[in-house]
Amino acid sequence: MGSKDRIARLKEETRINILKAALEIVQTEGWQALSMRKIADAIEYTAPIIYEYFANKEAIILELTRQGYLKLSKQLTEAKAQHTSPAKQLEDMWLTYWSFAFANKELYQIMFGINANCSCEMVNKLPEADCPWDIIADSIGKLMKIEDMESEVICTKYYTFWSVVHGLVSINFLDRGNSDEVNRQVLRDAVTGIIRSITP
Amino acid sequence: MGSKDRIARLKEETRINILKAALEIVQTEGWQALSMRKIADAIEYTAPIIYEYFANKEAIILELTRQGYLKLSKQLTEAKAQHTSPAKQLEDMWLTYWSFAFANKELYQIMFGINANCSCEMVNKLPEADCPWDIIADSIGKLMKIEDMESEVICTKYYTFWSVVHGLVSINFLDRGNSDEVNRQVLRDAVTGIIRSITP
DNA sequence: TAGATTATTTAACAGTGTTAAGCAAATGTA
DNA sequence: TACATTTGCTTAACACTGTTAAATAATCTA
Repeated sequence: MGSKDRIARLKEETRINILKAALEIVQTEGWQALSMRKIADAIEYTAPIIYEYFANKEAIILELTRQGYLKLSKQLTEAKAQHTSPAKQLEDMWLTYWSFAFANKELYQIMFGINANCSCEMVNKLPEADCPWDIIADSIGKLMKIEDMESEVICTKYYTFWSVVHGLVSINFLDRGNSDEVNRQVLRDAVTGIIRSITP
Repeated sequence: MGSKDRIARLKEETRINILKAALEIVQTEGWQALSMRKIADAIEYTAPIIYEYFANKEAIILELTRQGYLKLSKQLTEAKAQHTSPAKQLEDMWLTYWSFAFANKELYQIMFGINANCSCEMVNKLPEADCPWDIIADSIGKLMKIEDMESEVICTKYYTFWSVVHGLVSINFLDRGNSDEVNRQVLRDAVTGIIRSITP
C-alpha cells in the first residue's frame, strides 16, 4: 500500500507545478495575464483540475505571496548573519530588501503594493511567521538596547525604515526616479541616517 | 441651429455622468467591481454607448486618474497659499497630501499605487501639467534658495519627502500601522525633520 | 411626408473564474 | 477473472467580463 505515498508525491508535484507555472506567467506577461486556463495549458491539464489543488485563483495568488514573504525572510536572515553589529545588520538587510524588490518585482507588487484590482487584503490572511518584521525588529531592538520586543518604539522605528525604503521602491516602480546607482546611494544615505538617529 | 450647442452640452453631461458613475462604483465596491455594464446601468444606458465617449475602459480609468491629480494639485495650491514661509508651506502641503490619500483612497490607488493588475503605466500617459510636482518643488527651491528649478537637488529632495509620506500612506493602506493619531504625528515629525535637514 | 442622420439597443465574439456532469482508466473486492 | 467502486480528468455549461458589428428606433432635414 506504499503507492499511496507515490501518488501523494505526484500530487504535491503538480501542486508545485501549478505555482511555478503561475509565477512564470506573471513574470513574463504580468498579473493581468494570469488565468486559470493559461496555467492549465502550461501544466498540460485542463482548468478544472486546478481546483483540486487550490480553492480558487485567489488562493494561488495568496500562496505565491506567502512564498514571496518566505523568500524575502530567508534573504534577510542570510544578510543578517553576515554581521554582528546591529547597525551593519540593518544596513545590509534593507539593501537586501531593496534588491529583492527589483529582482522579484511581481512578487513585491502583491506583497507590498497597493493593489487597485484583485487581491486586496492578501497580506492580512498570511501567517505572522512568514513576516520579515521579526527579523528586522530584532536588530532594531538590539541597536536601541530595548529588551521588550513588543515595544511601541521598535514598531515605530521599523515603520520609519520601511516607509522610506518602500517609498523609494515605489518611485522606481512608477519609473519616475533617478538612475539605479543614484537611488541606491539615496537609499544607503537614508538608511544610515535613520540608523544614526536611533543609535543611543 | 443652436440645437448643436444643446446636444453638445448633453453629450458633455453624459460624459461627466459616466465618470461620476464609475467613481461612485469604485468608491463603494472597489476597483475589481468596476465594469462597463455596471456603469451603463448607473447612467441608464446600455454598455456600447460608453464607447462613444471613451475609447475603452482604460481610458475611463485614465481620466479618473487625471482628475485625481487635478484635485490633489488644487488642494496643494490652496494649502500653499495659506502661508508665506516655504517651510510652513511644505509642512501644510504634505499634510494635505496625507489627508487626500485617505479621503480619496481609491483615486490614490491608481495615482500612486503599484498596480498588480490592470492599468499599469497610467501615470506616464498623463500631461505633466496636472502633476503636483511643480507646486511642491517650488517651495523646496525657495526653502533651499536654489534658483534653477531643474536642479537635481530639488528633484532628490522631492523624492525624499515623497518616499517618506507615500511609504507611511502605504503602511496604513495595508492596515499594518498604528492609530490615525500616532501616524499623523509620525508624519509630522518626519516632514519637519526633512525640512530642518534641508534648510540652509 | 420622405429621406438621411443620429442615437441607442440587441446580438455576438472571445475571453474570464468556476461548477456540475460525464467518461475512462485504475483500483478494490468476490 | 468478473464486477463494483473509486479516482483522474475532460467536456459542457453558467454567469460574468470588454468590445465590436449589425439592426433598430428616434430625430432632423428637405
